[in-house]
Amino acid sequence: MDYSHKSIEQKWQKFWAENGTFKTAESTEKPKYYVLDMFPYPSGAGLHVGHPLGYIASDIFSRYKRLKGFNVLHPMGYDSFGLPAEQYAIQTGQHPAITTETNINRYREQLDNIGFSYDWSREVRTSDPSYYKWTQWIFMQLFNAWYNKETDKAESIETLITKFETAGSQNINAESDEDVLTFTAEEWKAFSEEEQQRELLKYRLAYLRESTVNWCAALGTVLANDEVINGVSERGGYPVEQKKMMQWSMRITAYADRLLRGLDTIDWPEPLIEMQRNWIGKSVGASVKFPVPQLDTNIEVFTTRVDTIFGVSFIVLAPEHELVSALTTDAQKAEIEFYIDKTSKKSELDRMADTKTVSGAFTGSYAKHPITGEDVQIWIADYVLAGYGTGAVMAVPSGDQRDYVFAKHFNLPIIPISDSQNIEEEADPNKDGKYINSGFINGMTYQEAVPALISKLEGLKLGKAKINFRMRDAIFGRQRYWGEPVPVYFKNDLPYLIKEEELPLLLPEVDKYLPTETGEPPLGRAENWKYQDQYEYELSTMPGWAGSSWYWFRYMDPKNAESFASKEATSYWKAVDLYIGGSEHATGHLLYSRFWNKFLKDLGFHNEEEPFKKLINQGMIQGRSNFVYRLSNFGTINSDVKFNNIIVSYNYYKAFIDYFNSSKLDEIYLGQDGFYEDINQEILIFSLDKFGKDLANIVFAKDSSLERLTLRYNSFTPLHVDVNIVSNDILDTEKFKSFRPDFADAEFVLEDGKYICGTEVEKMSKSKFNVVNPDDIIANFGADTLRLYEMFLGPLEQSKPWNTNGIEGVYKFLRKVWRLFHDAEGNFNVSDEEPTKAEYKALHKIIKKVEDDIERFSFNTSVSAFMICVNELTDLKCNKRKILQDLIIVLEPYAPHITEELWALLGNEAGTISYAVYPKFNPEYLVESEFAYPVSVNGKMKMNLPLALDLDAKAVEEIVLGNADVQRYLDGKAVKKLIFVKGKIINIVV
RNA sequence: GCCUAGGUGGUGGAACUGGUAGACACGCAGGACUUAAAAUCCUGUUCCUGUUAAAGGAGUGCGGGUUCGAUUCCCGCCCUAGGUACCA
Repeated sequence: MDYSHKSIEQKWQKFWAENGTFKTAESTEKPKYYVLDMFPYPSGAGLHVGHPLGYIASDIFSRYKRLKGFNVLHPMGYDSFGLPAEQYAIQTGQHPAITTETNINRYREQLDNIGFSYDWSREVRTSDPSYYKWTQWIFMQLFNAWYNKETDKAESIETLITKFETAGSQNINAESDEDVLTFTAEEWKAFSEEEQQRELLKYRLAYLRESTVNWCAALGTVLANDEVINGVSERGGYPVEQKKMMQWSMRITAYADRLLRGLDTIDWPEPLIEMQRNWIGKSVGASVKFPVPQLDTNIEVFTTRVDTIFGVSFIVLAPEHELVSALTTDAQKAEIEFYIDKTSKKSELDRMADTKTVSGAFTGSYAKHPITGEDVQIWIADYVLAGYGTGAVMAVPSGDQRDYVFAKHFNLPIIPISDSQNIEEEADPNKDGKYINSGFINGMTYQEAVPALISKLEGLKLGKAKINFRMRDAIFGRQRYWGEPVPVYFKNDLPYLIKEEELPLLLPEVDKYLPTETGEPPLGRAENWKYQDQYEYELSTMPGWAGSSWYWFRYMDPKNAESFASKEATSYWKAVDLYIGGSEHATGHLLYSRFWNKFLKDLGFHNEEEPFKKLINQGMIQGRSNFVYRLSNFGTINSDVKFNNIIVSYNYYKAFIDYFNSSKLDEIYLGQDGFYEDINQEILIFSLDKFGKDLANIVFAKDSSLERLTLRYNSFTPLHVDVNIVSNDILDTEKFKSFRPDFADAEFVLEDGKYICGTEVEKMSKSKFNVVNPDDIIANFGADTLRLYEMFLGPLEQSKPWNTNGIEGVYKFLRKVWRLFHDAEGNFNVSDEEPTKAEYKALHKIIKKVEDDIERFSFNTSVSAFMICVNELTDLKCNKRKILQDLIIVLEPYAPHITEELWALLGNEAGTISYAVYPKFNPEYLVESEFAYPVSVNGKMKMNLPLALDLDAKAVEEIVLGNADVQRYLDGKAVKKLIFVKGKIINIVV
């Protein structure tokens, strides 16, 4: 019987599903291992070959870990709230739940075809009420919590209330809004309920506040900073404007430092850690106050270089700074207003792009230097950002390049502050020298000056050490329908949680999925949707990242109705051991998930500080488009002749283009014999000879009265051609005619009888006809081939274009595996004889290799090693059970269907190969007496020495000299030096 | 600009801590089997010089360096991809 991937794969996929082969339970006998994929948003387009790349890798890893005796949790689900289903609903009126359900079913079918070992009994869907009940519940916990900096963790809001009741607001060290009140215990108790709630809201981790948001009118919603790319929405590319709105926010900044420190404890790709680090953006420095006596206030600045304070020659405020108008003198008023007006008209994009022009305006006012008391000019300029630090900086032109440029431009003083500075051309921020012109720190080093200054400023009550973060609190509301409702109602404009037993707060039905006439979110359309028929519910829904910020917990205990996951489940499965997904989630999902994980830990629901111990980013699979080149834009003498359906092979096209590029001609002419440079058909172009003749044959056969054709650089138009009718870049011309019926009578100018297509790497998209569907590959070659080939394509973490060219090689390999178990007639034929040494060697090489490769996620090299191994066994005509059985266990993670079939043919119980024991590597089989390795002599010549010399360095000298081969080679020369590496002779110096 | 990763045949890529560069696969060329096709198998395939061959030379983006020996380590530069953007 031949290898029939179709029947084998269907048979085993059915078997696994019916027998629950991959159902996982908590087990005390085996160590646990949790392998997680980033769950997909089920889009209408279905999966293309790029999607399963990471899933295949994680499946290989899961299956490998099972063979290694681990109890593996490997689940899958759907991040099923999201915009596309809602957009579709707006257009068609179909409920997003229906669209989502349809798409999920399609995804499931496609995933099943690939033979993943998911435990589908643990599937989760974020849009399922039994799931989002717990998303809402977590929101409630966040609302009911504050961050105590004293204990460095989140606590129940009750502990804060107790503190307020006993000692008022003093001694509270909390993460909060900036405008918190100061009050005593008595004052607190005297507050009205409303006042108390208003105050508590400033401390809650989920809180409401007026904030400037990225409002996208086209999408009718608010976007997070990371959903806005270059001023337009990430999804759809619509313009985004700044708008003030009451918004739910998450106090993720409370966790900034823990999020940063945690990065050192996890095994993630360096670029990703770096991205999170930059995103959090911690800078250590000082906050310094510059008194402004005339207004009886201070200007607070943040600096990372408090040591340069004596170099301050002016202060710069952001144009939006609140003190600007008060500081502006009458004389400067016109100038300042003009400047503010000018910068406010600049879009965010312009302000970003234009970093060269120096601009700013003097307010006319002065502040006092906190230490010297001297007058310091106050300026405004748009290089200072209102959103970072305090929106004001102390300018030190000698130490900061931007300040330097600004000072030069406006002719402000530049004060050198260090004896090692060179400020002739530009600012010099070095910290190496001793200070000059710096009052009491003159002569000190950087290390001495900083603490001295901090304590001085603290003594003056004009400054203190401070740490600043770039990260902002995350906005947690969308004016959308298809998301989790926020379990909140409003009484006197203040938010209150609904009762826990009333969860889930179900998404109500609406007549349309659009905002209401009054501009409320779609939920405003829900009729009679009121808490206890009295109070308005919150009308915004949660953002896309809500449901994905805790889903790995739900897989641990997916059916639990009492909690999001039981303590037993979380303490058994702990954290995710291996997480595979794309790097595009670096500052979104991966950051929010870490935040919620830490929060839930603080409340005691589990014990893991970090959710994902090891993370791998799989690369993107790009599309590889194919092109054909159609003759167009040409001239004829009699203009009624048309040749719009002649299509030339790629290399002709390329030669043609190259010719134009090198010859710099505007036109060339096609005559009966080929291409000519001149209109009189005298100078024949030999480099395009064959092409010209082939093309002429077709053209002049169509119209013999024609004298010549005039062709220009753009005379051939590239057309996208469906990659599915192209194989190894050779076009199936018959299929092309049905692909483009408008070219049914097309004629092809072939090279060597073939039509070769041009190629280009582009994004995979329908319009470029370069989408490759895994189902098609599976139909032709099978799931095992797809799995192996996706791995074979290159390193997992690298982005690469999809290219089906090499898939034959992998398919051939699987057939060779099949043939090892079958004789020439196709009958199953495995012998019980004892294998030879060579056979054991081939086997043990692959056992070791695959083990090493999988542990370091180098799946592509394993596939090559499998090919070598099977070629060796084929050459040895090996059909020994002892070899083949171990071989298929090692291969099982990569190609589970064929191995499962062969496993059963060997007489093992059906469906048990996944839980077989990974064969033990025995190094003895790899040792061979004839093994030799190269050495060089005087670093140049090369020769092979027998393994007999592969000994401990001390013993070698004698043996070398006594070795016949070496003696013959060295021909009596005296050996001066022997160089050893790892006990082997590498070089002999004579 | 800054941060990170990378640059190896016609192509995808291999070489794991410095030790025969180009494994494996695709493609290509030639051959075997076959009436033929498919399938399968065998041989060759980095480039240059050389009539085949023997042999020699060059060679991992470019220029230097360390080393007996560098795709691998160091310095400078060029290019590509991803991230980030006046962060005080």
